[in-house]
Amino acid sequence: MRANLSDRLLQHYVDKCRALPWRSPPGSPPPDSYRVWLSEVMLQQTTVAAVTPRFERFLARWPTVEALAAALDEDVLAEWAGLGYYARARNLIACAREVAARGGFPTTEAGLRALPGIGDYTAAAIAAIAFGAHAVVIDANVERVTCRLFALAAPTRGDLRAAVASITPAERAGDFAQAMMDLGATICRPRAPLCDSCPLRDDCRAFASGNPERFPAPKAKAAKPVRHGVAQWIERDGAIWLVRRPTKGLLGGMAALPGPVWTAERQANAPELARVRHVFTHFALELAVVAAADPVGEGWWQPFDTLADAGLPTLYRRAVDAVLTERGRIAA
DNA sequence: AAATCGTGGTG
DNA sequence: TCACCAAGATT
Repeated sequence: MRANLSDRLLQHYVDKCRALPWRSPPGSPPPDSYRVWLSEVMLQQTTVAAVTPRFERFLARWPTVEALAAALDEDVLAEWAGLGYYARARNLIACAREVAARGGFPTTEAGLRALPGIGDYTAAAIAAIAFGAHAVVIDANVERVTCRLFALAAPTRGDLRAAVASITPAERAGDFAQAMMDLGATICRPRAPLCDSCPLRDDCRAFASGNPERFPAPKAKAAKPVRHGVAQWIERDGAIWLVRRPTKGLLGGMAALPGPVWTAERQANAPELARVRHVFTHFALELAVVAAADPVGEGWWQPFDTLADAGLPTLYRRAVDAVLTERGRIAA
């Protein structure tokens, strides 16, 4: 029965075969390793819908790993703006330069795992998808589907890996992994799974239990404190003063509005031009935008008509939008 | 090894 | 509206 599981899953996947730009149809020759790597890094903690258009833009601008390795850091970061988790972009640059210097991607899981920005999941995924390796690929989708198949509430990493390995076929591990992830994204969803449409329903112990959503057990939720920040609006001759954030930490290396470090308490400040609330992974930020006269420190004048090219992360893009919207309202 | 690191979509 | 969470990696 288990021998049929991967076959049925793959057949279901082939029948649907969502047209993703970075993959070729199941069973066809492995796609280009650069495209697989780029898409997998972009997809870390990021939805297919969000990645798809950004992947196309990125690939058109830097078609090869050598081209990406030769790019300016600031250009890559600007192209990444809005995608979040900017350490990925910094690691992407470092990885591209290592790969270009060594003349290509490593073809083994261990070799890939040693590159910056490539962890357990991404190494296994690239090895399986791009190089046909028999790798055990585990992302959040694979974990959820597997936990439900075997009715595992909170397995250890070793037990989970053993369970995934037990259903990974000897051939086409890459197609199998993509089929599992697609199933997890579209049918075996975290909430309200569509068990009636599932090709694995008859194998699923969670379905048999009558309450598949119990598997895996939900993880503990951390409280999300509010922090407060001030951003300075410094405008001159149709341009605005931008700075670059420190390379480490939140929004590291990204373009930004200048301003002091964010604090737990709200700071007394000048009249606000606008205010935005932005939710990060582990805290929410109340950012007040205030007018200031003269630029301080390192930075540059960014003309308003090229602001879209500045590569502002979403927080600051929204802050700028809020000021311009408020200004338009007053003018009207 | 628990904390850190973005953003947008959805049930 | 809002809690949840996504093709995780790093330190």
